Amino acid sequence: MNDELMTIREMCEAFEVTPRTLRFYESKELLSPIREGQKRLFTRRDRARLKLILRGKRFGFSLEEIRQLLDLYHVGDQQLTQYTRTIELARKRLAEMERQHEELTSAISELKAQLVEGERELARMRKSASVSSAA
Amino acid sequence: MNDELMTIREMCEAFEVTPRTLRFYESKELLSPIREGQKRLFTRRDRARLKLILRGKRFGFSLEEIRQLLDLYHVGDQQLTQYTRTIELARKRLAEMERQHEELTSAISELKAQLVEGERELARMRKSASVSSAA
DNA sequence: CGTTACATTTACGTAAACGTCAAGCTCTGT
DNA sequence: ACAGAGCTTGACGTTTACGTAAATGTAACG
Repeated sequence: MNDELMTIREMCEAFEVTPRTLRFYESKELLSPIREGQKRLFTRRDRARLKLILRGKRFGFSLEEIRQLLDLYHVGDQQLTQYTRTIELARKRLAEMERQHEELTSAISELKAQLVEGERELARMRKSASVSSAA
Repeated sequence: MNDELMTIREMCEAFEVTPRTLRFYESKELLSPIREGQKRLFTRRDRARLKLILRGKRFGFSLEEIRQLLDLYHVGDQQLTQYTRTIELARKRLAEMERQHEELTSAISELKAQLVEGERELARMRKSASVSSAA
């Protein structure tokens, strides 16, 4: 209800995930909702993180990788060396993403080529079918 | 040795897979090498199929999807409708891949932006560190 | 006060695609 | 004949990201 705090149910609807997922992410320290009694209340920070988590997942990052990358987004009182390591990690991920990107690019053009050939074959099949039905 | 028949070891080297993988694919009915005694001998047909399997995997098809596609391909020489369906499936997959590609593209630029900011932050941290050590 | 409706924790289950033993054939070389 | 290499078939292990069920708690409704 509140703009500031959301229940688990509200979160689920807003982000199209299950409660199990949110609890699971909490157990993995990706989220850290506050507790009112034993119920969870998700903050704006949790929502921001969840958004990033889901985006990370869409292109194949593991939750563990995402957890490490999330540190990049909340850099208040980090130690310098720690922060440097985080940035290095992000660079590695970026390199991997770019590799994936290239692979995907070539896979797409390969598949496109296959499709063109497949359609040509299909045309041949139709043609011979119509010939034999005309005979 | 023979161009016609290959042992499991030769197959592994030729395609850069492990024996376990080939046996696994056989158990999933993706391959069906002939047996000489208890050893496997892979035919030209197996090689063609394996090539398709590996390509399918690069496109992101699951083994189960690949199995179905191979089956359709097998019968599909005669059946026009099934071949059409195969092509439809490939088109869907292509669309999905293109969506992934776009997401990856934007994710990359986002991460790059984050890195730029992260490095700026890092510079600030170093600066304040040197100031405080100078004080 | 009882029922209904969610919430919670704990813990085992699942699917994909193999990896990794274990234990036993079989062929080769010496 | 014996060692070693390589092949075989189970069968259990691994990882990731949750699903699902059981037992229990809590809060509001009527």
